[in-house]
Amino acid sequence: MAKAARKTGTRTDQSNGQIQPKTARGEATRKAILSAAERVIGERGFNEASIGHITSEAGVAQGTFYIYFKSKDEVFSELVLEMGRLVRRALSEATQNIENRLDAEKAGLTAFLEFIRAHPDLYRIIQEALFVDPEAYHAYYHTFAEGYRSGLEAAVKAGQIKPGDADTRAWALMGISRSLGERAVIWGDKTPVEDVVETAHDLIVNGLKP
Amino acid sequence: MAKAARKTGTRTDQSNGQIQPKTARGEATRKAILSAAERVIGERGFNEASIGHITSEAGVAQGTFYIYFKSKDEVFSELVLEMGRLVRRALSEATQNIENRLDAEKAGLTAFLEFIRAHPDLYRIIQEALFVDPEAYHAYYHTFAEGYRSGLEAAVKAGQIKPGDADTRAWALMGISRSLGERAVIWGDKTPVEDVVETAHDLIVNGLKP
DNA sequence: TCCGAATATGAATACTGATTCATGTTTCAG
DNA sequence: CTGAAACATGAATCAGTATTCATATTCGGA
Repeated sequence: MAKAARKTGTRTDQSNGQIQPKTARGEATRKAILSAAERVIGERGFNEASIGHITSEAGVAQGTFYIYFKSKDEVFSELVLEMGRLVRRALSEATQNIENRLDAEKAGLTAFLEFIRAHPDLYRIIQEALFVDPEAYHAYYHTFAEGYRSGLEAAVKAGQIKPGDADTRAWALMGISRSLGERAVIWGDKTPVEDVVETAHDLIVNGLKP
Repeated sequence: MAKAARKTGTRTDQSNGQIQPKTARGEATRKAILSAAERVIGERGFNEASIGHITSEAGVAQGTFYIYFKSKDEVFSELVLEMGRLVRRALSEATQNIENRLDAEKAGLTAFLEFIRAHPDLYRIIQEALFVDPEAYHAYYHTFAEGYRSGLEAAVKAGQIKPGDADTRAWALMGISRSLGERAVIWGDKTPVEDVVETAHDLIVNGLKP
């Protein structure tokens, strides 16, 4: 892997490395390929998903793929990045003007579960990133963890939650969301989001103690 | 994938599909290959790990691999199964004669984190099973979830914890362990197991409420 | 209207790596 | 001892598939 083949015809690859279309037609084709890649890779997994599968799903020729992406790895990375952006946006919108941390926790969990049910492919893509693109995987989780951690620290200072190691708590709470998301998306659990959130939120707020 | 090639020379593949060595020498070779596979696949991931890598790590010729395993997929499955057995054993031993659920929770989390720090390769193998061997992945998590669920239900009946949806709680708690395990194994977090457990257990027992 | 840039095509290339196989070597029951 | 079963070898096969490339086609601005 990592052949770093240069060529790129005329289109300039930007500072970020992406190959930018110059026209609306190109833009549309690029989007079609990216979206096809999301579906195909999400379903079959990175290794079983061939460029041929992706381009035929997108309705373009095989070579067209390389007009917009430098390699198979690159589309994948881009999908991971996009997933991160989308989830973060969903979460921040959902918790925007909630002052109390415990309420924000609830709204965040709800938003996360709803998002993930709406984008099951993206969940698998993130998981696979641990193997295909470890850096992107790292960035994805650590970005969340960091935001979570600082939020928890602020809440402790504000007296909204009791003191405790914010980093460990952040990972524990992320784990709850992730696991409940997986139960729904991968295992097809049909428990209504509301009910799941109620149970989980009670656990997070009050613990199991009788 | 799934070529289902038959051949197997003389050795009979048992009902479970495994190819059993007939002599001590064979037994030793088989173990060497399995253990090499664990290291190599754990490090490089399933797709980057070639049969050549595995056999050379094991110190045998490439063809020898196929004396003991029908395919690359098969070693992988076996590793996942073995991982499941090992973790379950570690957990059940750790919680064996602890009557109180909340204490058992703590001992279980400790045992899990210690186990996983001792077998980092196995953690990655389970994760990758979602793509390489979904059935094994399913079995792994659902076996845990089921045990967890029934334990929680019993604890509710015994009045050791407050009532609540046991299945959702089971997945949430598994998520906590998994995430904290990942933080340690994948991200190299050095927080002592004891401290992690203390924070997490307090969260599980008492929640975040001030 | 016309031309160069952009976009599109799909066959050809190139390489990787799982699996097989023909051929030894070792073991052990009788 | 001895021959057949087990075990071991590593070179050859064989298929898949990422990437390239020579060749069209389309489009937007002058």
